Amino acid sequence: MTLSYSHAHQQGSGTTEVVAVLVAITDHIARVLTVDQGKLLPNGPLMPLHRSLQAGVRQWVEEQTNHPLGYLEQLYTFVDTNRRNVDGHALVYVSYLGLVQETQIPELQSQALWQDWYDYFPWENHLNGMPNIIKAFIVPILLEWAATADDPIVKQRRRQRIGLCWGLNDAFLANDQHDETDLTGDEVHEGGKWIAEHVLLRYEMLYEAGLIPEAPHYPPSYQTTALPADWSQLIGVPMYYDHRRVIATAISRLRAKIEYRPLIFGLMPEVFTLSQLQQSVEALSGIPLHKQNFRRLLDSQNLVVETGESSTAQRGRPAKLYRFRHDIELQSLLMDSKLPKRK
Amino acid sequence: MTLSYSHAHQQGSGTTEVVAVLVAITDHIARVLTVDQGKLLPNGPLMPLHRSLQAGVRQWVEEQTNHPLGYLEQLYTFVDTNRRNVDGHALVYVSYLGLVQETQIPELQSQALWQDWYDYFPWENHLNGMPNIIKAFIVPILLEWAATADDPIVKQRRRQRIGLCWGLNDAFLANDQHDETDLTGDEVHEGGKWIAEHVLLRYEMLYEAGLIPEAPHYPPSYQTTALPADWSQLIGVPMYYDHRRVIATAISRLRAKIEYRPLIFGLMPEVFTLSQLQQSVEALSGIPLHKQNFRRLLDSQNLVVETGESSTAQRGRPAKLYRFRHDIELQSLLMDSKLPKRK
DNA sequence: TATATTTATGCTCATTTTGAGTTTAAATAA
DNA sequence: TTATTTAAACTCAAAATGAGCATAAATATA
Repeated sequence: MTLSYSHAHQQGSGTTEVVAVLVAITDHIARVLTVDQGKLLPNGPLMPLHRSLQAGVRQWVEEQTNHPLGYLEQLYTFVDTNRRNVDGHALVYVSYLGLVQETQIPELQSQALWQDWYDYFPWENHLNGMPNIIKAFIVPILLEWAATADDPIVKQRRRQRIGLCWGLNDAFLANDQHDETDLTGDEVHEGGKWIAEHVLLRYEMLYEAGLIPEAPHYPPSYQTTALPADWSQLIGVPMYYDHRRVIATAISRLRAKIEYRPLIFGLMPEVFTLSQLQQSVEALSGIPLHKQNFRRLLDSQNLVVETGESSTAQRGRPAKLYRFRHDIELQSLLMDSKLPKRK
Repeated sequence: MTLSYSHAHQQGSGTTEVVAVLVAITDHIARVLTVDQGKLLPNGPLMPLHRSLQAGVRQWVEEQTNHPLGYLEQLYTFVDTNRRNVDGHALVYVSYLGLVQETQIPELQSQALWQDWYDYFPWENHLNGMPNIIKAFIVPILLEWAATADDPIVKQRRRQRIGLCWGLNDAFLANDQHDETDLTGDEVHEGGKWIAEHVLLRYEMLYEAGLIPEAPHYPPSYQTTALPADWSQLIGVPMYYDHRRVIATAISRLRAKIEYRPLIFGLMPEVFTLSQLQQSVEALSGIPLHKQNFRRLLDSQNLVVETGESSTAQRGRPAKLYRFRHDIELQSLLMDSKLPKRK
């Protein structure tokens, strides 16, 4: 039995589905498990035999990935009024975030695919500085969108939201010249600060402005200059229904929670170096971290212990190997335990 | 038309309900709106005419309270396999947290009642120090519960969980004498620290140990000494279904979020003194705050402005009146803005 | 009226946390 | 042998935090 897709199975009397965002890190890249050529998240109907929502998610997902899930947490519940059952009740779907260990990724069903999550959100990867698309296209177009508001208060608030969401200072917003040619790699973070966990706010702003293919107002008509021909490439891979929003919700939650809970546990192999650990956190947050401070925070929290071994590094000094302290798993779920700020 | 209760209306083809935890602060006491003599939260079925979950909540709640809701956020989605529709599908209920301004509380429907939320969670109010029930009964009984575990690792982890959940140091847990008579008001916080937002973890531990009347294993049989005769009084007012757990979820969310988002906005009247503001935050968090640091943090964030007026205080120096800056509502929703730590 | 009490508010100070370096060590590549 | 790369220890200034003292302006009471 293979995983059913909501668009493929007949709506019966049930009105509830579960949708899973499974995250794994391979080759230092954060990935989500998709089906249907990357256009859908794994999902399935909640059935009378399921004793809980978690049980429903685990059943559908384990059928799909052939191995048990570790960490699983509820994200958000959506209603899709476009999909209704025979009695006219709208479809309710409950989304979950699941973490999968890199080493435990088994053979997948043919239609399942691990996708780089930045394929869906190109503007969220700041590991090599702020992507050009933000200042070259996104913010200028959003400012035009803000200008279409009739109410001057709404207009001002939109401009403010843009600055806060996209980490820009007021000077940039006031300036009408948004030429990308004068941007060097170093000064792109000028002014305001990029807040990694605001993934969902940024996605919803793009959606509201009609810049996302899934949005009902896409493509927008308010810009003075036309969108580039390859806009649908630049703005990331679209998905069916609101599944891209579900991923945005998952990334937001993960980026926010990793700041104060060691969720990274669930994504690492048994043994790892501190650099690998840092790279995994960076893959999630999308911003580079300060190595020394990362380590200081780590050992102030006593989360890991040396194995005594060293890694056979490709180059450079060999790194000590570590593993998580399994005796404090429960404690770590309870205690606040922060990870360091950006570099 | 009055609000329907899930236990009162016939389950038809729908399987989705909404449940609301409405919070208001009156007389410096945090309260939740209940129906059915305080045994239920307001709730109602999601109907085909509802265009979203929020719309469903707003419709049911506004019908109930006769006035529009302000802030509303989704909490968590539960499944109740004991309640099923005609086709055997389990009931799914989506819970919401809503904030109501003190001054806007209108006449209520007869069956609706604002209840002090600590009536349901007596152990959560630490405004006058840690309640005696914790060290006198809760922790000793929980330690007996931990001892019933066969696996020594499980036993050790339970003891650890108890210490972390209830803010106790290891010494207390190791000590077998848990006599409440040697506790003075000042030294009750000894050792570990009480983490206000762990409301749900504490409730779930009590539930797991069978100490909550709603739990299937209540009353527990493992204790060496019998529960006091008035235990069901001491452990708080029970509710139907899992509605007490829903309130615990709401308090957890509110206490956690108020640390970095100015949600208190939604609970205050138009004009207030800084002491009133502090008392409101304390009512939510259940712990006293340091007045001077509370104010330092407030004005470092520029959340409020003086009105120019002063309050006619009962006694003492009159306090300046303030109001929230309405021009930064959106910013405040985006920006991290913390409130101060405990006294 | 004088004094104690209460509440509000401004200010200080030591400690901790944070952000951002520099320096030294141990391996490989050329 | 020398340059390059990665690891890891250490330093330092700035900011945030926790806790207290001092002063101001009202009311309650002797």
